[in-house]
Amino acid sequence: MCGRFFLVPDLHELLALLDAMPEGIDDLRGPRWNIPPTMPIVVMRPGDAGPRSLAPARWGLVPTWWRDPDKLPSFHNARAETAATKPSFRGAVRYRRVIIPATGFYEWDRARGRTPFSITRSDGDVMAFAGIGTVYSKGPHVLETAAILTVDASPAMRGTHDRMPVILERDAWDAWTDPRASVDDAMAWCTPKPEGLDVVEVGTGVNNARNTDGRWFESAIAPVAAEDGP
DNA sequence: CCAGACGTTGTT
DNA sequence: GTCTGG
DNA sequence: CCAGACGTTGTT
DNA sequence: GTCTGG
Repeated sequence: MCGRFFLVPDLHELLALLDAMPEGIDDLRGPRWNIPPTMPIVVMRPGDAGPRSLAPARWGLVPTWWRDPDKLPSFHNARAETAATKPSFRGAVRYRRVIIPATGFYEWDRARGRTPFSITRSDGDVMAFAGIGTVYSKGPHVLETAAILTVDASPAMRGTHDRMPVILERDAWDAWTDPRASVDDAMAWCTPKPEGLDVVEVGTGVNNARNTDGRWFESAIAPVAAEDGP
C-alpha cells in the first residue's frame, strides 16, 4: 500500500499549507505527479527551524545499522501494528516520527490489469502521512530517510485495497512528531481514516514512474470531453 | 558462543 | 523469477 | 508502487 | 545495533 504518491504544491505553497519552516531545502518544484520509492521526498518534524521543520529525505527507510551504502534497501512502508518492535523500525518509531505531506496517493487494481486510482482528501486539505525516519550516516554521507506507516484499510477503502497509509488530521500533527510522546500513545493514533477520501480512476500513464506530467488526470477530471465540435 | 537476519506489498 | 531504476 | 532488464567479449 | 536460530 501506498507505493506511489503525488505532491502538487511547490515549496512556498507547501510551507504555507503546513505552517512549517524550511530546513535544508531552498527549492521544491511542484507539481510532482509521480513519486516512487527511493526518490527524494520531504518530511516534516521538529528540527532546527522549529516544531514543524520541512526537510528533504529519501523515501525508503534505511536502518541505522545498514552496512552497504552503495546498496540501500527500500523499506517504503512499515506496518503500524508491529513497527514498534521490529529491529529495523523501532528506533525510528521511538525517536523520529515524521509527517510526509502529499496531495494524494495511487493504488492499483491488479484484477483489472493494473488499473490505477488516485486517492485524495475530500476536503482538499493537504494529506499528512504518518511516517518514521532515520538519519543514515556512513562515511561522509548523511541521508535522512523515511517510511510510511500502514494499517488495515477502513471499510470505505476496502474495495480499493486491504491496507492503507496512516493519514493524520491536522490537530494530531504536532503530537505525532513530538519525541516526548510515548510510543504507546503514538501507535494508538495510527488508525485508518474512516471517511472523507475520494477514490478516482485515472489513466494508466501513471504506471510508469518515468511519466511525471500528470496527464492521466485529464480523463479522471474531465472524462469524455472530446465530443464538443462546432 | 557465532552467524545471519533485520521489511512490505502482493500473488501463488 | 528477481533485481534495479524511476 | 510498476516497468524493464536480466550478458560477454572487445573496441570506440 | 540487536535479536533469533543453531
